[in-house]
Amino acid sequence: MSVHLLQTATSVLLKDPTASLGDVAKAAGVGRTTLHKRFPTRTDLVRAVANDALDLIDSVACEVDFDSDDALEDLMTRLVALGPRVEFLLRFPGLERDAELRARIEAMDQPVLDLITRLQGTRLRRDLPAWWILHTLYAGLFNAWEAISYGRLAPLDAPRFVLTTVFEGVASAGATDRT
Amino acid sequence: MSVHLLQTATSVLLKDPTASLGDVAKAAGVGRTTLHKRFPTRTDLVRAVANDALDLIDSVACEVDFDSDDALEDLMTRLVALGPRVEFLLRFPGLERDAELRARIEAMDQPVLDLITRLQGTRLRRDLPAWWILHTLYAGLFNAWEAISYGRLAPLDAPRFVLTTVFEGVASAGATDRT
DNA sequence: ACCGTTGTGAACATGAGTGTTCACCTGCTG
DNA sequence: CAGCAGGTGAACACTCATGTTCACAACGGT
Repeated sequence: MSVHLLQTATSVLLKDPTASLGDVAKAAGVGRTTLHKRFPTRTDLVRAVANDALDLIDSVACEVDFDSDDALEDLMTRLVALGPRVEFLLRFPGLERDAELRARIEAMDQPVLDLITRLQGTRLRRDLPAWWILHTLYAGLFNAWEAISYGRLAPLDAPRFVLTTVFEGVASAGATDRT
Repeated sequence: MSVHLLQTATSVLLKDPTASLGDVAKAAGVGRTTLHKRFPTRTDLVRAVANDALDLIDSVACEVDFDSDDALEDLMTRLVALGPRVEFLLRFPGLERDAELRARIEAMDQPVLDLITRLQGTRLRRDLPAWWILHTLYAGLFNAWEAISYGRLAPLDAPRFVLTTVFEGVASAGATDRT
């Protein structure tokens, strides 16, 4: 039941970051008092939601073989499927000001950065820094999630959209513009 | 002086979307009363900031020759240079709930969408919808602005980063992965 | 049947942001 | 000099989210 509460909080806070605790409680079908008992302060709730998202990422990240050459594609495909629960991490304002969360996010980024750096020896371009590539991946995920939530993009199309766009770009195959 | 006020408000609200009007006034070096006199309500201020950003976009968009083949590159390069003033439009939460602003943004997107659709006949891939390409462009801008504000990216590098990433992708030239 | 746990609603106090009014000061113009 | 426009700070009332407390109901285990 606590799980459902967190998920509800995620979607409510994602739709309106300024939603009151009363709104969250009502949406979850519980009393505001109950919410306060489980998460004494608003910050606690936000942190719990964020950590829930991070747990979710952890759970898929540990299924990915980071030594594989397809590790990035694999990871991205799995992340796309997670949807709103993780979108929260990229969208919620002021989340980066929580030192504890920031540390966990950075710790989670590190293996991906290492993977990118390694792949820059073979499949990824070397004229862009690894962090830029990482953020480009995130931006692709973000776009997909947003498009899905607006109903513009079919969830099953999302992985293909993200992977082709991020890896190959939006220019048609033959067109090489400015070097 | 009113111009400086809007710019200050932009940066303050961008750094912390929940900043109080008192914070904005203090940052701008004016009294809160003065702020209220110019923008009677908080909504008015936010709308003014957003419209200022839209004016800024208008001013560069009208310098771009949308019939040129390089129109997209030209537009993107100019947009990158605008920085935080426009970043506000993409970052500020709840902005899309203002019908008037949403209409103006859509009206502004339309010619770019048309341009993209036209270029899909030549330089842009046809297997992605125009709106997806548009959002990919925006995501590139967003990444650049964020990286610049964090000091990770030199402003002069930004246009190249955005254009190569968005158009050619992050995969190295030779590597063609999954179709 | 008793009791601890858990959830619930009601009520309250508090603090912050907001919008408004008013008296005062400054600088400029006629 | 008089008057006016624009800016300023102080004070006020109002709203709302928040955090806290309390008494009560439901439920399960002993």
